[in-house]
Amino acid sequence: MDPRAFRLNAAPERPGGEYVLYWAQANRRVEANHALLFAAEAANRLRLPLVYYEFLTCDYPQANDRLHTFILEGVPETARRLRQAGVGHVFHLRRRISEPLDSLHWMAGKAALVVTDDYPAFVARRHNETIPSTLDVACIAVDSSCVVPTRLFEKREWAAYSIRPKIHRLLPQYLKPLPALHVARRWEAPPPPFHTEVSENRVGALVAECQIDHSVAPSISFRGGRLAAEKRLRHFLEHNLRRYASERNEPAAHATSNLSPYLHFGHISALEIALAAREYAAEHKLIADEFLEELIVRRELAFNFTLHTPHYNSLRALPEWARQTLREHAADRRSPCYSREDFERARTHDALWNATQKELLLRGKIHGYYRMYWGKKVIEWSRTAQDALETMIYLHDRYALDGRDPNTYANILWLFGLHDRPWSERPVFGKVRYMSLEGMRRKTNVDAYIREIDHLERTGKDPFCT
DNA sequence: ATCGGCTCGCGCAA
DNA sequence: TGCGCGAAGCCGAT
Repeated sequence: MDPRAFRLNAAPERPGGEYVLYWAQANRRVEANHALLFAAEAANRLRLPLVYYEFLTCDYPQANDRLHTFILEGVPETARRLRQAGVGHVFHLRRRISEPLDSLHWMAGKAALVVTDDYPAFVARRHNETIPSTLDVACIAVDSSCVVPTRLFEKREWAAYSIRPKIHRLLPQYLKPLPALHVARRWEAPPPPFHTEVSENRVGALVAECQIDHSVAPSISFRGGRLAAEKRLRHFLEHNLRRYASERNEPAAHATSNLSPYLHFGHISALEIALAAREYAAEHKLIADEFLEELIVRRELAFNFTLHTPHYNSLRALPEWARQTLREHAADRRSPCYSREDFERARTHDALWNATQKELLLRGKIHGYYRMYWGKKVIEWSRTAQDALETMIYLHDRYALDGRDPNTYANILWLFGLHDRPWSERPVFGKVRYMSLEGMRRKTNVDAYIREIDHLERTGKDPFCT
């Protein structure tokens, strides 16, 4: 059995099914998609056409214009590439909460087999835990997110050092290009009545029709979709890979890939990025090790963490030393102490912190290095650790294009000690690692970053993050 | 500017 | 059983 494939129910394949269904949840792309390829292989074996089905509902937590726009921007290119490959494309935009139609059961009712994404967080995790038992057809989840199939690691890893050698041992086997998508039988039937055709110039109008929170504007910096992802990757390889190791922790230098939004929605895969980085590095005599470490080892440590942790978004998921030290400092005085609204509106005494929060509000992500500072300060200035956690998850759910991801939860809990070690004791944090404004000033150009974010705020344009 | 201590527990060698 | 060392640091001594 394919180590990426995981059976979600005990129902058999449906004899007389009209197609094999791929339900895209977390990996909304045609290229380098293990789950789609798995479904295509099954379709060819059963001599059936293949249908790629995706939906966008309006009732997931914090559904808003920013997230909807990014997802919808990806749909037209997906549709084009599927049409070219002879694969059916069905997109259901559920505009109103009251809309009763259950398009998934409608689609699954005619399918010989349902294949979906194995994804350990947010709504996809809940879907995969609850929906397959309500289907009367075999349902299989396939991991297309990780380079090394995440279920090969059967227990929760302690830290990066414990999973790193295991991943490196398996990379020769898995860091390889995938075959092209090929279906023997083309999909010819008309789309079902609930299908919505999306064109680039209709995205805004469709978003406006949805019963979602219209108060969070789309990102001023990131446009969704495959073409935007490919452009970002190209730009990263040509301009940033060579300086990634030395400048990745200097936010004003813009040496990072900015691919996390596309990775989160699956518009591009870690496998494709890793292969492209390795190839570019070989051609140009560069070292891509530091980038691949973050892209593969740390990202897949986060997947390992969420997969093996029932409460992956809770302080209960922390190692015992961290839980205990936070308990011991629960009554420490917080000064200053801010509310969720203070944080959300970037109203603190700290100009760097406010700039990081404004970056989240405007761009929809925070530079990885400053995101640590952002989070450490939310802990320092919140009434309790639990409040801090809830504030950070809320802000990521609502504003971050790379939120709701295994990386998000692992990164947020890292701020409380996950995958880290104890350090010398101090107020509020106990033995959890502390970060200071002085440290940021010492190591990064804080003023250049503040000026940059100020420019974004004044102009609503982002000439820096290209 | 640079260095060591802080402090826990996993993973592995012995 | 003992030892080395870890996802991004801080602080005080030199």
